[in-house]
Amino acid sequence: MLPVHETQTCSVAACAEIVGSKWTVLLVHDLSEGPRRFTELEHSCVGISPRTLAERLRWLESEDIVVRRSYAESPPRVEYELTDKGAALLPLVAEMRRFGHEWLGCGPHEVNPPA
Amino acid sequence: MLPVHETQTCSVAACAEIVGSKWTVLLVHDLSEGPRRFTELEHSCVGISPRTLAERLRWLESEDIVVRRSYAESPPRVEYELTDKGAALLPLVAEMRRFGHEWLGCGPHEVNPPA
DNA sequence: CAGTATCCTCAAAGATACTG
DNA sequence: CAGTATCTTTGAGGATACTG
Repeated sequence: MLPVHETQTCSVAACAEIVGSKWTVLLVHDLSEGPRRFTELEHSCVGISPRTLAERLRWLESEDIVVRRSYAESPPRVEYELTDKGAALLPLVAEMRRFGHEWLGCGPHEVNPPA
Repeated sequence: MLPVHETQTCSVAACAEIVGSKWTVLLVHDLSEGPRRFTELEHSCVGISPRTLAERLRWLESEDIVVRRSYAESPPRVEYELTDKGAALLPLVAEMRRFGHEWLGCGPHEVNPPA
């Protein structure tokens, strides 16, 4: 993550901060299909540690990209969902996917492979 | 930069690697208007060190995103230019700009901010 | 001009263990 | 289940000085 004054030098750089950190874009894509729970995200982001996932989610929440909804049930349930701002990132993700597919030699369906 | 095996897990993640490192997107955008020389890039990327700029350019070259053209003149002249693959990143940059402009509160004309 | 060569900092991210 | 608490690594990126 860049220091705040750096992020504000231009809209592209600011957006790069969101898009650049390792898991954010994957999380946004994951959440594009609906609310997800902590453990679901943990499983779809193979290799992420709970510490990192929690930190990323907290950061995404602070950026108003996801909302955290906590239900006081037993067992406890927490769900994360994209905000409008988060959903506005989806065309960008799609564009990244397109570029990756077209120029980086990896197909477009790796994130959520059909079971 | 992610280790290679990580970059291949999915097209989005692979693209994130390009788009995520601090200066690449700025450089690509800079080069979108035509070939640029080392010093020109150094000046437009305010704050970048020659070490980092050289490294970034070498990396972009290795990724076939830019071409380096060296002219054996005196004084020496080197120009960097986008490849087709590099140019294919421009819609992505545009999309980042759009998002940044619309949601991150920094305009698309930072070079000439409204007085 | 177009870079290298060194050295250094700092924060992102991982591993592991534990908890309300 | 949904995290927190520590500790550690690692490497991107910066500062500065120098060169073909």
